[in-house]
Amino acid sequence: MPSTDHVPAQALGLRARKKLETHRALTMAALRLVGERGLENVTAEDISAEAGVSPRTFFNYFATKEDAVLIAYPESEQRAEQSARRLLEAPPELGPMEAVLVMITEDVALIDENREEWLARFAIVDEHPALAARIVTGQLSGERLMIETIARRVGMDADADLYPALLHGVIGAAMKAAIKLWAHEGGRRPVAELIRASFDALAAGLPVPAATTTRGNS
Amino acid sequence: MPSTDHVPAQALGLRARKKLETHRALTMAALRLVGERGLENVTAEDISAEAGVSPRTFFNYFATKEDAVLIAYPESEQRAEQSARRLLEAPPELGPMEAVLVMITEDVALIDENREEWLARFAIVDEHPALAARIVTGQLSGERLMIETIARRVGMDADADLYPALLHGVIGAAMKAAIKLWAHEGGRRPVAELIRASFDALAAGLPVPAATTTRGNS
DNA sequence: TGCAACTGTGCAGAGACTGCAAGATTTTTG
DNA sequence: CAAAAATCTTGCAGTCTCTGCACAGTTGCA
Repeated sequence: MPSTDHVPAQALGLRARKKLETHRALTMAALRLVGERGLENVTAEDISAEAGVSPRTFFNYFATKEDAVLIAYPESEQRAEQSARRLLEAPPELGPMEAVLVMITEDVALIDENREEWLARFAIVDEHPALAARIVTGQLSGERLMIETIARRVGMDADADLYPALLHGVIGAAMKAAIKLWAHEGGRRPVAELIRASFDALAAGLPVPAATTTRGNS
Repeated sequence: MPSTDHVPAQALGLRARKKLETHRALTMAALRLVGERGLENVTAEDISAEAGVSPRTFFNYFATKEDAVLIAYPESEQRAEQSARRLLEAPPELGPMEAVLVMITEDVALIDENREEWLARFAIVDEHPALAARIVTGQLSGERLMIETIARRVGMDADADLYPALLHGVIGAAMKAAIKLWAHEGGRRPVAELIRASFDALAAGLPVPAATTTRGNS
């Protein structure tokens, strides 16, 4: 979202700017070191040193070592609320899936804009499946909030109805599969295109083989 | 699956039987303690003490503290391979989703058979979303292997085609949503029924609101 | 300028998890 | 059946993640 990239640096004030810089330095350091040595051969201390801050500061920015790799932008909590709001405000005539598509388009564009960074990130995620769950579905994106928002949009109960949780999970799966393919292709096609392909497959009821493939096939 | 519950205890030998007992003692201890105090207020040492083994032994059985709550049965690795085999051996005329349904039916039955235990487990998972991902989708079920198996069954490439990873993720989401509802209902309906409802919704292309709800509605 | 609000850092400490080697048990073998 | 092989349990030492706390340095603002 805009708050980091689109806002002119000067509008932020020195303090906020420094914070962004430190966050960035840490994620970049994490990305590089982990990319080279693997997650288990890099300590939080290594990353801190590489970024030029104390280990204690590292944990002021990230709750876990993994987060340094996964969280590309700060303010992830507010981000979840913004997303929820955007989902509710999407044109009422849109079905839930279309509304979600609208909601995520903005965020997904950032991936294409920083291709190298995200390719590095997903390369790491690919080698550590434990991270994959966390990045799309996990609490990073505010699972609970998102399910409730979906429920409200379609007028259902987040707990007593199957649909809201099902849709939320399915959307996460679609994004995960799309992004995995995006990375496998080296980021040649825009992410949004692949996500749309996933959503189309979903809307069509997951038709069997060749019809879904976005190219000819093997 | 059969290997633990269905095999007469005497056919296992003393050593194997003791191992099963210890595993069971640990998971039950973990389930109870964590259920009472919450995951963060229970240490691996607590669980070990409760189960009557040394802390070191705890980590001989589980790689992480969380696994003690999540892994209901041992041999999880072989289990993944068995599932893969079952998926390939399912009647060829079945579509992928039906084949998966057949594959998981057997495992899912165990949930209904041990309702209380699984309700306790899911109650914990519900409070710790980080666990949710791991239990269905994560490496616990051999993500990579499963995607490749799906790919083989439909004659596609696990990496270059969208479908296999998409189907795998979507199935995981369907199971997760179904089980969440199952737990919310206190296990009144058989899990298989709810999973079937999820799969039906998927096959129908995630039709919007009221049609999916498995009851009337709110 | 001077105070209030942050941010960075060191320190101490709890807890997760691992490798190693000794001791106890079970299974296998001859 | 007894000795050897295979396994399992455990204690120990040690690394690493992550947290609370207190203090020092900066930045924002009146």
